[in-house]
Amino acid sequence: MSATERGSSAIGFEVLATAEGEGTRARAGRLQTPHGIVETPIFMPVGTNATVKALDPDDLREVGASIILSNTYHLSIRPGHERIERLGGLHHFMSWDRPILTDSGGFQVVSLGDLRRIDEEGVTFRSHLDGTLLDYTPEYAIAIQEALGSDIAVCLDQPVPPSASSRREVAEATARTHRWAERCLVAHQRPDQALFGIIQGGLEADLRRESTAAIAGLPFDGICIGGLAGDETPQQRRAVLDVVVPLLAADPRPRYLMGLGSPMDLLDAVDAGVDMFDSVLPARVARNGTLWVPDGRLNLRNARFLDDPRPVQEGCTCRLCRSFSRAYLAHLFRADELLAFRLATCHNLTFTLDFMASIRSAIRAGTFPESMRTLRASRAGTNSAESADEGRVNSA
RNA sequence: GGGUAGGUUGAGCAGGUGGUGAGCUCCGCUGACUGUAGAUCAGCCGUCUUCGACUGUGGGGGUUCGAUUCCCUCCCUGCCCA
Repeated sequence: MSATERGSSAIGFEVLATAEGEGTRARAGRLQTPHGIVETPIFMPVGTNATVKALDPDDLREVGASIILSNTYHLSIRPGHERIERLGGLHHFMSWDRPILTDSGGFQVVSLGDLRRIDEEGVTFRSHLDGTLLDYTPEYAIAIQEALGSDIAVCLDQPVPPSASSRREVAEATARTHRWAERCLVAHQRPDQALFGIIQGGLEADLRRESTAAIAGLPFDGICIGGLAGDETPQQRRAVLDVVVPLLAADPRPRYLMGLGSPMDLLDAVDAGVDMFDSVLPARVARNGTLWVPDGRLNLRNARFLDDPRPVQEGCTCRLCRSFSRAYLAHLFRADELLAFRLATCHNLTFTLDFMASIRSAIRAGTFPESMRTLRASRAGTNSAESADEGRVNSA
């Protein structure tokens, strides 16, 4: 099979509603996968090592996760994708029966920094665990993902940190990403698994256009927009999305913006027309003591919470807010108690997934840009909450 | 009572046998975190008018140009012997 022809798709995607409004391309849809239906726009919690850190599958269902992301690179070196395959595949291994998307290891090309070398054939990693040399190719990345049995596999790509790279470096990495994308398509065979291609191109509009055309021209099941989880400004991100998404306007496939997950990033990108997201941010930030609330965020390690009897977020239905006070969570963090990680992660993921749910209903109800104005003004998840919140306490 | 080892910034320590002790780890305070080498990392953590300055090695006294260091004395703590 060549890179330009493919059999029937493992997934289906339909757009159910499009926001009516000036300057918005927001849409709500439904993604059908071998392990169930995903309503979009959706946020995928990240479970790198076949676990969303600190949570079990029951917790995940409770916070409302309908699909999670797991990681090709990490699972291939530990415990090994062959082992997972022998043990019944990733879903069975981790006891998660809803959809899984596996990232290709492309991001580790960036995140592992000096532990890797890139050439046309692929990437040579030095294992972050024991230093072993690992030859990673597009074909191998696909083989791993097929062994894992995720619902959606992703091409191996070569992201480059936009702000730290020359135009030439970005252009080369992008062109290589396109060649690797074709190799992934040729290698991919599993009929019950979808394959997404990845657009790169840094912050350069013309490179992004070129990359969008190249990737959208191939028979992928979905289109990823990569390379934007770095240190660009929100304006730069929006500019890239406003270049890429209009070129996909007539394209029936889902659009997935890789690696962004702050509430404002999500809102902006949905507005720009993106359907799928993943990010480590809400979970990592939770483990480090920062809890997202509609007014902003609370750092539960701050001394002011030690005597605060209120829940983290009034009205939140998560495991944390249902039963525990800010004072209790603040205590758990100080005492280095493991429960802090679970409760905080449950809250931030509940917050994020509830946020996405409210975006979906706004789009479906035809009130999208307007009904989100409050949220936009509230700066959810940003650092402005402290003062507002504190003011209320003092005046009480 | 005798002997002995000690008393260093919230805690625990390092160092210092005459030439400016603010060094470490906890604790504490604050910030960061975006396709997870992250239950991590960074800054602050004696005082002040903070790119600097001042004070500080149990108390008091002595020797000295100069003492945390040497001498005397007192207080406190651990251990050993009576």
